[in-house]
Amino acid sequence: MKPTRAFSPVLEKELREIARMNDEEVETYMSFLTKKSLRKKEHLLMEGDICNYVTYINKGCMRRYIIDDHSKEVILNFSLEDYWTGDLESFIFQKPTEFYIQALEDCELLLLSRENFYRSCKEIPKFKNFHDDKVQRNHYSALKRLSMAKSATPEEKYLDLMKKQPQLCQRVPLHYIASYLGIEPESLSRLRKRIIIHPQIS
Amino acid sequence: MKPTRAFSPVLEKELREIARMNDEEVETYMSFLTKKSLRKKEHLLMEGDICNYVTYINKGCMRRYIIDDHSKEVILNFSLEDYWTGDLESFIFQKPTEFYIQALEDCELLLLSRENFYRSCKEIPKFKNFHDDKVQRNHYSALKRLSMAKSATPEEKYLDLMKKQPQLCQRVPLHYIASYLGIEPESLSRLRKRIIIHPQIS
DNA sequence: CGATTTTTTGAATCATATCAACGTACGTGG
DNA sequence: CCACGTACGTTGATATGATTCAAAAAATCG
Repeated sequence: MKPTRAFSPVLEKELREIARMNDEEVETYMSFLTKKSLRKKEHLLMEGDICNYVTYINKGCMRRYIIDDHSKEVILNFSLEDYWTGDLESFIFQKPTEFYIQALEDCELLLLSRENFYRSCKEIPKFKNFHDDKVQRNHYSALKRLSMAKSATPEEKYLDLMKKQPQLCQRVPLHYIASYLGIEPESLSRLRKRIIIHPQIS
Repeated sequence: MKPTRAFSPVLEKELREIARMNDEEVETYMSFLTKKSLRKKEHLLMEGDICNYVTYINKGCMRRYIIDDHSKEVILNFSLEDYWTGDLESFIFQKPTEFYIQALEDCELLLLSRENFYRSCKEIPKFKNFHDDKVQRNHYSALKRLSMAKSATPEEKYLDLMKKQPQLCQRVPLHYIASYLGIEPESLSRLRKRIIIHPQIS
């Protein structure tokens, strides 16, 4: 029984236009992916696991978090459809991860196994560059969030998030947003009230 | 007039043992590096610049910071001798950087130009993997600092820094440490007094 | 030595955390 | 379809801790 080929218009467009793969390369690459579904609240990855897949989110929404020294969950980022997730550090060095990655909605994922990842690198040279670029951009985005975490007020962080991912607050419970912003849910609630009552001019 | 070959025992050891280069490859690589000195307070990079070098710190100490929306400097990290610095995002995509990188002491640097970087990738295949690993580790470390920034108290952040880079507070003015921790110098001063008076048992 | 930078201290203020309680929405099983 | 339980969001009162501003003390540099 032949498995149905993975399918994602957005990803395939990216492979063509960003990675500059030709039709054959796109076909090869897509054939390397396997589908996986995750129910809301299920985990893709938990602390101690070894991450065996690079994961493309075809549909749904996930959160990456750690459990800190006070046993408190701290959300590092959300990933929506048409983004990648996983722990590359764990994936590459095959060491246990410190992250939890959990579905916040029912998710449809496309998985690239380690074996197929290395096959892609070998058989589709453009893939490695495409992938390296993503790593680079992820790192850059982490540094941006780091500077934001250090210097911005909770209100600024919230407004920034609203600007960059307005969909998020419609889809994700607010206490997760609070955790992402590094504040308590009660503070986020009050902050939002402040903003609604005294809306920004700009 | 032949320029003197760059020399760093630590880097050469790493190239041999971590990157697994042979003598010839190490020689080639080292010959790609050029020396540069920086006086205390001088900048290696400023906002708007394009980063044209991957930089190895042979001697000295640098800080990377941004200037935030309130015109306040926010330190993202320190780099001591035998580490790398620069802005890879800017280096690779040749786009203006948002970072400032400044010498906190007189520094001796080894520079790898873009041209020589790509020559290294081509002529010494092991180099690319070596470099990619560094990017990966940097990203991981940024995520760790991000979770720390979000969840730890100033005291925990300070103690963590003390544990991981005890040299730092001997070498770097404390108001820079405060900026790195995301607090005001006055708060750091009081925090340190608290810790000295009530030292940890562990 | 004088000038500048860095660190400390004090007092008042402000913002967020905390704790407790309540209201609301949601979804599951009866 | 309703009822109940759970998860989520809000509100209030209070406590805690960092910021702010001002100033002095200490260290560093030329």
